[in-house]
Amino acid sequence: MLARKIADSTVRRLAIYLRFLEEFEHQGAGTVSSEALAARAGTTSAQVRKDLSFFGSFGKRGLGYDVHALAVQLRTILGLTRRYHVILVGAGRLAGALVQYAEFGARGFDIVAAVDRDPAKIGTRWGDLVIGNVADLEKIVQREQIEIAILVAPADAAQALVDRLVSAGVSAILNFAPVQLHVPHGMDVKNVNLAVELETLSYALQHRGST
Amino acid sequence: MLARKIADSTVRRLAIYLRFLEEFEHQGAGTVSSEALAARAGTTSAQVRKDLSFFGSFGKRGLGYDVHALAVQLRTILGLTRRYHVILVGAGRLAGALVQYAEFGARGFDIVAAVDRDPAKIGTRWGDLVIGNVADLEKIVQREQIEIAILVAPADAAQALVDRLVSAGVSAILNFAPVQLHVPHGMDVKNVNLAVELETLSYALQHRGST
DNA sequence: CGTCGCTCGTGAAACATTTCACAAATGCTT
DNA sequence: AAGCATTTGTGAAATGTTTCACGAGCGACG
Repeated sequence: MLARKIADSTVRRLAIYLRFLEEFEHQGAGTVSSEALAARAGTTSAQVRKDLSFFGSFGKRGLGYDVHALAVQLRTILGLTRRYHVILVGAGRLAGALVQYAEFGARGFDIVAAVDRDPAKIGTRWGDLVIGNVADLEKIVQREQIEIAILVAPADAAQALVDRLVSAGVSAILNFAPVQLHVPHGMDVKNVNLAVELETLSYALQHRGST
Repeated sequence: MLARKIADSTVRRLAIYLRFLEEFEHQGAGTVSSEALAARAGTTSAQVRKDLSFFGSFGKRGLGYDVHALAVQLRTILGLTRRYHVILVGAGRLAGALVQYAEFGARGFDIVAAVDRDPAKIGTRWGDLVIGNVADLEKIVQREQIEIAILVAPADAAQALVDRLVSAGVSAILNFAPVQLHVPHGMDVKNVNLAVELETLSYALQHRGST
């Protein structure tokens, strides 16, 4: 499906466009121009059109895009027409925050399991979710048919957990641990490091003065 | 200070190199090659050398880089030789997780204040931190000499809060709200959207099969 | 039914980033 | 002190991404 390699930056923007399309849809707008979408998303109209053009031509010249139809297209492109089972590996504070994160559910990502190695946490509940024992990781992944793991475990445990997740059949990992994970070819890993984000800000603060 | 515009991707990698340098330093390594750093950081040796070369030449040919000296250089480049006062705007679960996030403190980012609009939260404590009233935002920013704000508030409140943060004198914002913020020229905003990260994973899952 | 104003879709140009490849410098060994 | 094995620093080439600019299609309106 679709031979060309699409840039990560493009995929990211598509996800952002979808957000604003849903907002427009909610407000009852029937159509939207690339210009209007760009203004909302903080980019340019040419960029919007180019991004979309990789996947087809969804607009009407002179008119713009049908808000609802484009939203449907973007959901299809992004793989959001079905739901995904997600596991939280690690049950610390950040995991607790992510469980509550309504946007995940709204987008089709269901957190159906969480595990930890701390006996004090195992068995406790977060809403409907009972925290499982990390020793049962493989069993849980298979029972719950989990495709995506969110790794919120300490750095030193991360790689071993990833190896187990991979062999248990998980296909994609969102990694919050500050380490470079090694996975077999074909697996998808996305790293998020909040401290690095702050550091790019402090870099920017420092390199001012020639404003 | 330094005329050229450095790519965001470069700055990010520098922050990552610094992590691994500190790890090497901890292990007692005296020097490290671009090759070794690259292996750890998941990039190439040429990339490491190029990234560093924008800022000077820190290595010794035939030998590599002095681990400690390079770490010092990177901290200087990234603006991590001093501490920053940070405010959490919004005191939900995610904010609660960030307060605990040890890496922020280790990197020089001190969360010295948090505010919310919910009267039930105002006055409660998170460790040493007393949650303030968002009505006092400007007062708190000035009293605590805050430079960086982490915005973890609902999307509909985000822009108004940003306007107030800007006029109160905050210089940089890490934004978790899924909206495009408008700020005066010269302000730095970095957006983090965890749902978008998951969506790039579902995109990748969908676009497989020709492996 | 022809013209007008608008906006898409898209090659081509401009710009940015990464990779390559190699001369130059360094320490070690003999 | 010369030769050798390394590894840096960096222009140049290759690759990737964004912006430009304009032909083509669409609906509205007289």
